[in-house]
Amino acid sequence: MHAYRTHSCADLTKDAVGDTVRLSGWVHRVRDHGGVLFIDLRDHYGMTQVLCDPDSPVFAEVEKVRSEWCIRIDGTVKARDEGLINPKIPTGEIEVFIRDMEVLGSADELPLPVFGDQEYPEETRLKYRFLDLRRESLHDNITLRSKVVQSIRKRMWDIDFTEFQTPIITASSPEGARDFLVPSRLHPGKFYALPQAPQQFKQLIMVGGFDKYFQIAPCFRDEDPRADRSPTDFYQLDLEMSFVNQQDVFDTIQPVIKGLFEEFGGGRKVDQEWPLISYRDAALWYGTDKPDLRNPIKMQVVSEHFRGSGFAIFAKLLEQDGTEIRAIPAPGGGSRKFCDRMNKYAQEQGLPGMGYIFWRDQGDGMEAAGPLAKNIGPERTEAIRQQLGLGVGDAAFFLGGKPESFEGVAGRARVVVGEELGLVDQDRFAFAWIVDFPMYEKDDEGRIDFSHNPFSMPQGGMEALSGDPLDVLGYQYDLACNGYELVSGAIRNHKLDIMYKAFEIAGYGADEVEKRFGGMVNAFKYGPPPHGGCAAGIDRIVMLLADTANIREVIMFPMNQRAEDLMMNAPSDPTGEQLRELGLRVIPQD
RNA sequence: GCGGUUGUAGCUCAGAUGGUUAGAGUACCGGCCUGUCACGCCGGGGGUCGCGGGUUCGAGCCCCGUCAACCGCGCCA
Repeated sequence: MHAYRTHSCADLTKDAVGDTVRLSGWVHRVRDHGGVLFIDLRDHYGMTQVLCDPDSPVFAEVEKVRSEWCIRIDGTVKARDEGLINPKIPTGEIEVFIRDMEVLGSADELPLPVFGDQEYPEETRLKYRFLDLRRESLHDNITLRSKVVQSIRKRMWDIDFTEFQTPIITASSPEGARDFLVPSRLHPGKFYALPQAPQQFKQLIMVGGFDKYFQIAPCFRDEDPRADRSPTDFYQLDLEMSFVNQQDVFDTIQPVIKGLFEEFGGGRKVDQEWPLISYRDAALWYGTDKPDLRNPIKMQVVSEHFRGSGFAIFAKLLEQDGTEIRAIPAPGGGSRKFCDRMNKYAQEQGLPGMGYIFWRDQGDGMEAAGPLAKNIGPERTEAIRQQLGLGVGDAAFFLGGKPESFEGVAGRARVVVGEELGLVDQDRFAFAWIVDFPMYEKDDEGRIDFSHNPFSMPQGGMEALSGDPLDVLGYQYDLACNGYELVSGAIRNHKLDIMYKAFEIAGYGADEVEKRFGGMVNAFKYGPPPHGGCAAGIDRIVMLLADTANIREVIMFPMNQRAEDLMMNAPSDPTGEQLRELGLRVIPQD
């Protein structure tokens, strides 16, 4: 007999009644009735009830086991009587009478119960991640992740992509984020960097004559985390193709993503139409470049209704260049209570407030209420109502200023309004390609800089770069799903002259380009093919499929909010010997 | 770096307005129990109320500071 098991804890059925079997697993739950004692024995596959009474030679030892001990038992499979069948588990028709038992690993009092689905503080969960991983929901999430990755590989192989691995210890490849640096022992004072993405490598793979590449690639970025953003490292489905335009990339990746969501989405609706929305429109309509299209609210410009109106704040504002008034329609939000709550929300987000109008039934007809309506008068109020297509029981919120100053808050307010009014279909995956990203933006000091990564081909090529940089759009695109950015990509700039010009506009000389991207620049001198691709966030895809808002729920061993690994105790102090070898000295902090 | 929320038993939480010995469930230890599947019943141990200072006759509760966790902003595809 095998040292540990003849069956898993999910294997046994009525067919095995009478057999002598050996099972190993964890003690999920003990029910000790004195004369008879039940244990739910659990492993990765399932659960089997094993039992013991004084007829068993090991009864005394079995009485001592506690939750989460790892044990091996030998026993006889018994059919359960009709009334004792447990329909909740697949092995519920049988049980195993224990004749021998071995403790493989005992357990201290648990800091984190495995049984049950109670919520626990993340600090505890992260420190005892190995226990948390035994719990059903996290165990299922991580298993789902494996299945998703398996399915991704199969789907990519099926459309003739080839998978390659690219270096982890490599050169700094500035893409905007902060690098993780790795000191070089052989070259004291010099540093490797962990790749923020295999960006340059995959472009070099195209120059290397491979056509369709993909990789489940780890990416490293030294930035602060968010609920949907892991600090330190995360995984992407990275892909690149030669001789393609933007639509070719969409046509390639869209069926893969759609297929994944249909396969693992648990029956939730998957939108078949994925609209293309320009970055500019997304900012106006949704206040973000990763809109949640399950929320039907679309913002609109309503400046003209306020220009020269009796609402002095907006009327004055509009006298300044580049200002706008935008409205967030809120169908069904027509109550003072709701409007006040949203106004308070805007104030908490750092705005002076959010004006509103709501329409209510006043017996003999509709009445527009709220301070704004009184200030601008009935004609303007009615014109606004008609533009927004609202009626009795609806409301609208108004924000004004330079769009970049309030767009973000407006977008968040749109989300809150949609959620509070129950306008968001929770059982749906809504996708949209966000396209036509601007190549450049002004930074805080008013200088022109790349707004995304600098490797994208500008629309219009060299010619476009001779006009106003802020008008230049790139063949750069994102895929948004339910308010998350799932995919990001571009048609790359493979023409050296355009690349030098693009960098020049952002203030980087040719020498700088050669210094920072020398490898790629050199490669582009030798017949680079036109190419493009994208990268899809694996963690975020699994997060959506697992229906969780926290990325740590789908990562096996995540960091905490301060980029610490509480289980492994990282980061930690190096030894003096390590520092000496690397030629490093640590400067004490304050 | 900034803002918000939270911090009480191993774990999850309750502790109106400041008031006597800080509670419950669960876990743990002991006892009883031969059909449970969140088994049940009886008993027990377990607390620097995150930490420091202050106000007060008296602080888990009020004030100031500080630390930590999470969420958000900045940052970041």
